[in-house]
Amino acid sequence: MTVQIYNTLTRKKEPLRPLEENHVKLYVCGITSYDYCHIGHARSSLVFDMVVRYLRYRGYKVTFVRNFTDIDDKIIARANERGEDPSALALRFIDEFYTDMDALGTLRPDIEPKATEHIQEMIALIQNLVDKGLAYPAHGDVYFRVTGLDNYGRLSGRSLDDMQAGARIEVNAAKENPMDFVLWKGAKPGEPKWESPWGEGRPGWHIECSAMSKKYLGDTFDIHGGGKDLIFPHHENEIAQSCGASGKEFANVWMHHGFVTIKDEKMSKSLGNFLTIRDVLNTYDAETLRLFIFSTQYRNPLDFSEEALRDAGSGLDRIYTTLAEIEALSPTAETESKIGKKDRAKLESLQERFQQGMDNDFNTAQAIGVLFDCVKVLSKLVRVHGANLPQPDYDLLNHVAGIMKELGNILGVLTRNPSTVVAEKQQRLRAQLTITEQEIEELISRRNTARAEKNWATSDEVRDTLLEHNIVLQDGPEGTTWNIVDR
RNA sequence: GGCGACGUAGCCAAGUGGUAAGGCAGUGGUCUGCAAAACCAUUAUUCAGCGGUUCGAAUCCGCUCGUCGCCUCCA
Repeated sequence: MTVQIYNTLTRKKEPLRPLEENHVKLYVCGITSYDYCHIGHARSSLVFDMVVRYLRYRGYKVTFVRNFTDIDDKIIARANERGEDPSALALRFIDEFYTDMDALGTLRPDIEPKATEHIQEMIALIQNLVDKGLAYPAHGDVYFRVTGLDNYGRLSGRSLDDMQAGARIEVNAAKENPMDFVLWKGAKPGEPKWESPWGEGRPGWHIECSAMSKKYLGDTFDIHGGGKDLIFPHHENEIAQSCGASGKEFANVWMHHGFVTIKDEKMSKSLGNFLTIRDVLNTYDAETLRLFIFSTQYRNPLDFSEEALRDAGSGLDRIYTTLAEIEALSPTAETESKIGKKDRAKLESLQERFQQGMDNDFNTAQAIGVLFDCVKVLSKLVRVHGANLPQPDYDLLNHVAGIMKELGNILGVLTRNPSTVVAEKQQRLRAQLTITEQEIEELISRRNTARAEKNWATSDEVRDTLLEHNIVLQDGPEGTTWNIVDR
C-alpha cells in the first residue's frame, strides 16, 4: 500500500510517486506577512506539518519549502496606514508568525525563502517569458499573455471563455486580454522598488512562487500545496508562468486544504469573523487545537466552535489519562494473558489501521478514530485487569501505549509525558479552587458522619455544597475521594 | 451567470461497489443510601429526495432540493 493523495489537477486520488526515489519535494504557499495569523493559517501550517511528518514516518526524505510573501499591495497599504516602513512591517509579522508556529509546535520547513530576497530570480524568469513571447511590457508593467498557452485554466477547471463570461474583471487598458495578469508592476511614488529591464518596480504576486520553487526544487517537483482559495488565480498563474518558461511540467500533485469556517462561513479578514492563533492558544493548548483541526479530513471545511474545541480537549484528556494509568501499572508474575482475542486484535492492528487511514489522502479523522478505538480497549483493560496484570499483558499495554505516542506525534499530539500532563491539569484545576483542601476534607468527614447515621439529607446537602465549588465526590470501597470538575 | 465541493444518528465525523469506524451526547445494566466515576451492553434496516446501472449502491450515472466555496486580496 502506498500513500494516496488527492490531486486537484486530475481530481482523483493518486499513488504518490516521487520523481526521485524516496525523496518528496514539497512547496507550500506561505503567508503574506502584514497581520497576525488566524486559525485558517493555523490549519494550513498544521496540515502540511502533518503531511511532512507522515511522509517522513513512511520513510521518505522530504524537502519542504514554504515561502514568505514580504512585498505586496496589502503590506504597503498596511504600512502606509501605520506610517511604518513596509519591509519593517513584513519582518515584524514574520517574527509574530514564528511565535505562533513555535506555540503550535510545527516543524520548521527546510527552506523558507522570502520574495524580496529573490528579485533577481523573478526578473530572470519574467525575461525568459518575454523572450518566449509569453509576456509583454506595457506602461511600465509586464503582463503574462494567457492566450499564449493552450491550456490556461486546467487547474481550476475553467476556460478563458468561462472566465470572461464571469465579467468580474477590472478594466485595465494596458492588458491585451482581461485575463492577462501582472508579472512586474511599475513603481509608484513612495513604494518599495527594484531596478529591472522594464524600469523600476516590484514583482507581481504569483511570480515569486514560480521563481523560488524553481530555485530550490527545480522546474518539476512532486507536491505543491496551499489553501483552496489559492487554486485560482494564484496556482493557475504559477502553472502558466512556470510551464511557459520551462516547457516542462511544474508540480505533479496539487494539494489544497479546505477552509476553517465559523457558522459555516469562511473565516476571513474581509468578513472580520476570524480568531487569531494566539486568541485560541490563550484558552486551549496547542495539542487540543491540533486534535480539533485533524478531526476532519484536510480537504473538508472545518467549522470552528468553542464546543468543538472543548470536545477535542476532553478527547485528548481521555487519551492522556489512559496513558498515565498504563504508566502507573506494575505486572504480576503470572505468565498467562488475560486479554481476549478481539481486544488483542484491535491493539495489535493499531499501527496498520492508523496507516491505512493516513495513506488514504492523509485522512486524519479516520486515523484518530483508530487511536480512540484503541484507547477504549486500553482503558477497559486497565479497569478490569489493572490491579492484577500478567507480565505479557503488561508488556502489550506498554507496547501499544508507545506506538500510540509515536503515531500521535505524527499529528503533533501526545508529545508530552502523560503523568505530567495529568498532574499539571490537576494543579491547574487546584489553582482555580474556591475552597481550601482542608475545608473539603472537613466537609467530607462531616458528610461521612451523616452517612454513618443514615442522615441522607445532610449528606446530600454537603455534597451539593461541594459541587458548588466544582468538587465532585466519589464514594468507593476505600472511602470517599474527590475530584475537580473541569468547566 | 460560469466553475467546483459537500449533504451519513441529537451534534461532530469515517466509509469511495459486498451489507454503516470513532468521538461527544442518550438509554439499559453492574456499583451506590441516592449519586458520581468507571466498566458492560445498547442506540442509523439506513446514508438529502427521486429515478437509473448492477446479483448487490451511502459508494457509479442522471435529475431535483439544500448548504458552502472560487470567479477580486485571501490559508
